[in-house]
Amino acid sequence: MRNEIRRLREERNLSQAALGTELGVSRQTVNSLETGRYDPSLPLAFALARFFGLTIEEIFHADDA
Amino acid sequence: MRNEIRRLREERNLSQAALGTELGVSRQTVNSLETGRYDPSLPLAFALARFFGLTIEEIFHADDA
DNA sequence: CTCATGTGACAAGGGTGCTTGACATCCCGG
DNA sequence: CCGGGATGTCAAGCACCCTTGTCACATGAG
Repeated sequence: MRNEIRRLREERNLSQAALGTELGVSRQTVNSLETGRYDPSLPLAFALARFFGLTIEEIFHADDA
Repeated sequence: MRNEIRRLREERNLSQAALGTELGVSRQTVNSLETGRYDPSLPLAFALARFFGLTIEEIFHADDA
């Protein structure tokens, strides 16, 4: 699962910590999502989509499957 | 997170076990999603959307947040 | 009745998502 | 030089996702 979180965050001039605050998660969680350590839960994916005003499909892309 | 999995599955006349096979998960996982025991991971949500030919947003609905 | 199918639920275990706390590096401002 | 914001990463801990295996119950076919 690739994602566009870093690009979308930087477009809005937010730090990882600031985005975490907006989403209600820690800065380490934002960093982990951006660096591909793991995928977000479905509720967090919805929170990201709502925050950026996009669909989940516009933010996340299945690598293969 | 409410979801439309049961309705979509029954429209296609599939058992929980058969849907599980299609998605690559166990029948207990399908049952747990339908009965609201927990939300799927993001990859499984994508698998469901792809299988049903819908977007994640059409299958899952945030209760509130 | 007997058997298969479909569903609901539980337990234990492994892997993942998310937390706080900490340490290191880099870059920029003073 | 020194301090602070921003990022990357690790460790420990808790909760959740998903597994296999199991038990129970309902229904319909033979």
